[in-house]
Amino acid sequence: MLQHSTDPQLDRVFLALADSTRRAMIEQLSGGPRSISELAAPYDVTLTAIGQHVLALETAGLVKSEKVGRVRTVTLEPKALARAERWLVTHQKRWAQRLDRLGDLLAEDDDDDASATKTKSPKK
Amino acid sequence: MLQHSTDPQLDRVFLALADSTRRAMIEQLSGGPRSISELAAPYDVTLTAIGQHVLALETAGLVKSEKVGRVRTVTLEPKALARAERWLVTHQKRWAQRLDRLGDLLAEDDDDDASATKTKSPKK
DNA sequence: CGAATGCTGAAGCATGGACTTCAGTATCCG
DNA sequence: CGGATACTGAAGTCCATGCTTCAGCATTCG
Repeated sequence: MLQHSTDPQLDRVFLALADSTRRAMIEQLSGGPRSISELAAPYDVTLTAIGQHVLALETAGLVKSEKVGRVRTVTLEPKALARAERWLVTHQKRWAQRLDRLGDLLAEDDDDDASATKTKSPKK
Repeated sequence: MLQHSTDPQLDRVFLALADSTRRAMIEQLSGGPRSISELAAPYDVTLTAIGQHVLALETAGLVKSEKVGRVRTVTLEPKALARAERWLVTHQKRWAQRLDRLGDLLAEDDDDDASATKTKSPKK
């Protein structure tokens, strides 16, 4: 069981979201497409830095971008975010359930778990 | 006005999730509390490494842990995940909306795929 | 008691991330 | 044309992560 998923794409999505600047950029972009300069405006960093953030978001699949003339326009891409969201919702549900039943389980001892945390397992 | 949220706690949550080992550990934990050794079992890393992952998860608020005797037991903590989920849901909704309207804008503005008779009113 | 178990702390190392500066290139504007 | 604009690439710094080994310290068991 315990499938170790090892999903590098999901890694990238969460990593991209783990930065407040990039999250803020996403918020900006939810108002519509923006150029690199427009994205850079609110922050006190160089254009280069913002370009690198865009690359991170693009690698994660969270945005796409296209250059027309000398301006690169960045647009949100909903699919990758949906995947991250699905992971979260699934797992949160799963363990909210568990916490729910915890109330009941506290009365008696639990048994739905194969590795038997309560018993000493000297198998090794 | 575009306010830059700068939320270090949320940073930590997403960063913690940006690692497949830690996500897999969370999956394990959704089956119930586990000791450090039990968490380590499926992976080919040292106990120390797993201890560090647990610390990362704990810093993010995703788990809590308590040591009884010589065994540290790790348990899921749903609240932090709910926060991450809320961020995702909010933003995904926001821009799904936008993409929705985008379809309409394309249809009336520059339409080569007028095949779909978009008679819906997207304003809400 | 002594040995095994379960973890923890300190240190070190390799890699990658976030940022910078500097030097371009391509485009647009007057 | 010439200059401003909008990026882009290369390189370099700095710090955080993820991992290791090794040593140590309680705790539990025979």
